[in-house]
Amino acid sequence: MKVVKPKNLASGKASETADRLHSAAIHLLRRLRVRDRESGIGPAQLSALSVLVLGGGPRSLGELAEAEQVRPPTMSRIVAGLVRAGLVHRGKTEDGRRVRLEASAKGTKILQAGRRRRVESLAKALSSFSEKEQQQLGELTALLEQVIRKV
Amino acid sequence: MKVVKPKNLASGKASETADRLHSAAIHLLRRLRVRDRESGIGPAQLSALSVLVLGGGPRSLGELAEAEQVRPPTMSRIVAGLVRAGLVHRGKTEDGRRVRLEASAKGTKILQAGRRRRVESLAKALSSFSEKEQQQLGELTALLEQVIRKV
DNA sequence: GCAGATTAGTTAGCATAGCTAACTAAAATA
DNA sequence: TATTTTAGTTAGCTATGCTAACTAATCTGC
Repeated sequence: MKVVKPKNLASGKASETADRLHSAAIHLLRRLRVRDRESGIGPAQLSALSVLVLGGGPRSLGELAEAEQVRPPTMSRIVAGLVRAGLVHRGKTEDGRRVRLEASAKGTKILQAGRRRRVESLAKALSSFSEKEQQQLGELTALLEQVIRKV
Repeated sequence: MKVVKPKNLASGKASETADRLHSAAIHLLRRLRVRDRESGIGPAQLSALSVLVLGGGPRSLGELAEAEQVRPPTMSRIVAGLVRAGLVHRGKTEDGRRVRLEASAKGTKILQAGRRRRVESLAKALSSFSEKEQQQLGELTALLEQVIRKV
């Protein structure tokens, strides 16, 4: 997308980079989402499942909501869908109010298959670039990861 | 948390970068989304509006759907919301089937206000990086934009 | 030990946003 | 002119976001 340079903002350069990064992230995920549909599971469910599978074990609903930056009622419904589909098990904890959410074997399998598809698509797009450009993209990603931690 | 991820020898460097980019895009959007909510306009409407404001003038509905990677009925409803809110004007073209969609003054203003908020968040995160790193991020975003077009 | 406050999660109800199928209207074509 | 193609809308489904209001469990103060 072409970006018009602002004259009324304090930092034109940072502003432009922010907008372009934001837009790039939106469009990247929008394209990869096409592959996600093959899993037959919605994007929010997929993302929540990824926290349970890749995030290092079981969580409570509140922790999952926090990790996904959504409100508890939203996560409650997302989890309900995952449990209904047999992708997540719901267990009890010592604290009777909390639930223990854990990915099932089926959930883990589906998540990893979907992840593989997304990475395949993106890796294929990456592979048409030169060795140097891929190296630069790796650098960009590393920088981006650092930036994100500070947002 | 420092990421110390062993290289996946089976999938190679492109896959590793792909995986990290994918994850970075998810986490970036998750954080910026919070600020976007302050605009009182949904994410799809905001993104479509940005194409009209920053993308160099009026478009047809089909062009907008293409740019946003959604189906025409989806864009039809997104645009209906924008028109209802007075953020976009709907005009006629020589081709009676096509509509001419253009951001209104109000729409332009709202988009730029949201842009300012994102810049606040992201510029703050960027401020702890060196000039050189910031420069690098800006330049390499262009490369990312090229990659996305190939996904 | 029990009343009230706090905390975790759910339910209800609303809006946005994605899709396909089926429709209308205009333009292009045979 | 009749048919086909193209642009957009409408209808109806699902998923995902929110707040408000609820239930149930735990914690606190006395």
